[in-house]
Amino acid sequence: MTLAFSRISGLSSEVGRIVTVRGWVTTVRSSGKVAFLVLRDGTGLLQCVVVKSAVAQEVWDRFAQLTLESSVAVTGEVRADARAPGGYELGVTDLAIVGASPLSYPIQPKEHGIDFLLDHRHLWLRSPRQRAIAMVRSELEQAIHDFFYAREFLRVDTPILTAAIGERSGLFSTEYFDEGNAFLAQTGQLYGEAAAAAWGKIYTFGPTFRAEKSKTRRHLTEFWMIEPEVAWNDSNDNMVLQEDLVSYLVERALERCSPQLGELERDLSKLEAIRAPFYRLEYGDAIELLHRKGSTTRWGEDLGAEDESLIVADYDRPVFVMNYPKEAKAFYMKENPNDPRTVLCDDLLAPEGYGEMIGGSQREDDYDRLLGRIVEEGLDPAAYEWYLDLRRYGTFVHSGFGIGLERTIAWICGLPHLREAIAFPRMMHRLRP
RNA sequence: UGGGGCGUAGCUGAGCUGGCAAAGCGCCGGACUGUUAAUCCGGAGAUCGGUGGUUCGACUCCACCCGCCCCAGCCA
Repeated sequence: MTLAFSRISGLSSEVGRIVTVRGWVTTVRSSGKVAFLVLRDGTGLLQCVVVKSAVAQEVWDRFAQLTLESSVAVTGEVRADARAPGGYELGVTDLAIVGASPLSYPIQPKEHGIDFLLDHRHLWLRSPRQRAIAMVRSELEQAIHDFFYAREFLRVDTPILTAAIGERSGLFSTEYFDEGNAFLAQTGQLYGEAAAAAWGKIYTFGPTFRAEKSKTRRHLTEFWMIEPEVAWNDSNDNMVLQEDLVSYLVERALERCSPQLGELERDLSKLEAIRAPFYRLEYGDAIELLHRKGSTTRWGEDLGAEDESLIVADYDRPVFVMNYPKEAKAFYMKENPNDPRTVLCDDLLAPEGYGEMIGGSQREDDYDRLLGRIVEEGLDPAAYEWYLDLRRYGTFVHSGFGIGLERTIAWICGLPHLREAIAFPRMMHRLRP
């Protein structure tokens, strides 16, 4: 194309110039001899004004044919006008229809049911709200990379197709040549530990899969997880890294995504309160706190969603609950030397009832203890031979955690459900679009 | 997988002590030279999720099936 096209977000610096903008028709309003069309190009919305007496008859006729979500190229003069949303508008001189859209476009600027919207997710993405969420997501992903890059972490990509290792809950399986079944990864952690022994400070960033039949607002079957693993970090170092990361992400969102958070009507004062250090609560103390608040959860049990809300209710920042009983946690967590009934781990609970955002732990670095735990859990030691090698050949203190990207996004954006935090959510009853 | 709820026009949604299926948005036709989810007038559009049953008569009551939502467990 030889013609230059302008993007809506940059028009404030093109006042007085004749430009052409390409995009999609979002709304059309006519009042006889003056008509308005709102154009969306992905960078913003632009009101275009068509005055019948100021344009050629064919342009006016073309405007009359416009339907919602038709793609168009609109030419006109950029001008500042207080009546225009955003303060700038286009005085149309020419209009070309690129791709007409039939009248059946299903999404209207009004309330829709969630099932309908998810069935039309590919079109729902065009809404201002979904764009705002996507922009926050993209910013947070970039922020995560920046955070680790600045600390000289190596990014490591771990396999998605794996043999049966990792955690216990549901696995998606697929045929894998003569090797039997492969499973979609539920975590990259064990590979991350191998990488940490090789390269020191690493993190993974990728999709993970859980075939859990859970239908809650806090679960997806496919979600993105970031898993740092750090050689020589103990459990306390691990928590410091977590609170540094989380407070950095919030700070970054406040700094660079305030228009998007505004679109989402997020209460910013809640986010402005997020500063490291976060509160730390021993599991046993958490249980006592819960008993004072009427919970019947007993020592040894994992905390339920209601328990998490009760704990978080008293605080304006995320809360670490640390050192859970062994039986409530995974086999690879290191026994707590101060209380062998427990392991050195932490869950980071997000404020406002958003639940568990991070799960982390110091890893068991003693060969015999780790093997013992594998056997206790009824796992096949042969499958963990390579993992045990990491303790056999120069074992090392190390810790890491997994942070759920969608949960973090949902919390920072104030979304009621994880399904909006990713472009095409995968849930138990949702495989398409 | 357990508990609760819902399914009525393209969308949202009232009707459900059984008696001719509201309304708004969208769409179509008309009016309007500054609209902001424009407004005003007129119009079309519904085998009431499916199958069977009770009844003179079922959107309404019953049974089964299908789909979805919320909560819980599992976890990030």
